[in-house]
Amino acid sequence: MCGRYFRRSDKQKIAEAFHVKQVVDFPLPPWDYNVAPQTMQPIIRANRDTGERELVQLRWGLVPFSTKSLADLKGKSTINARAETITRGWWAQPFKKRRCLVPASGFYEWTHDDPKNKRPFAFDLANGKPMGFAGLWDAWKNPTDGSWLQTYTIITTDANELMTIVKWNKA
DNA sequence: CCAGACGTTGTT
DNA sequence: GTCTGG
DNA sequence: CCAGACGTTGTT
DNA sequence: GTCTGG
Repeated sequence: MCGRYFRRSDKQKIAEAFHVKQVVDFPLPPWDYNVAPQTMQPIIRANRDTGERELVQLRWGLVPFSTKSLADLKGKSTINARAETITRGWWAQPFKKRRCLVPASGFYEWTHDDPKNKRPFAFDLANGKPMGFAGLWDAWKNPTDGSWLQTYTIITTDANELMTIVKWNKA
């Protein structure tokens, strides 16, 4: 679940909906109907110093702190973490100390019945309100150049009654 | 998650 | 960092 | 003990 | 088939 999602709220609306105290200055389109892994996206986390909620930009696809080389992640996917496993392994540290909220309006799922005819379906909250995926984030220092990379993952769980197939409003 | 690329030599 | 397999 | 992995989805 | 970029 959740390899791609969409966002209808701008920074202002996100800040209001999630009671954000500090909004970092980065450009953000008022909507994005194709939020893809490996791109920079807004997330909400506790500020390191004040503990207050801040809206910042991180890259989707968690690179664990202990990663020695990005090549180690080749062939693995860290865009999602199962709720059942986040207390162990790579996720343990982020789960303890680095949780976040990922503002969104809904997400996509694809049918694979016919491989030649993949079809996307969109889901959002039945009440149409902004939603926040539960997420984890981490910071990784690139040993090559010493730069820091901050990333996040979205926690997945079973299908439930909160989500419904999107009824797109016409104009 | 999907879509699209996936190579080399040697030239300007 | 932490867990598993050997 | 050390070495090496550490993931997800969805399909068969 | 598998990897990368978005």
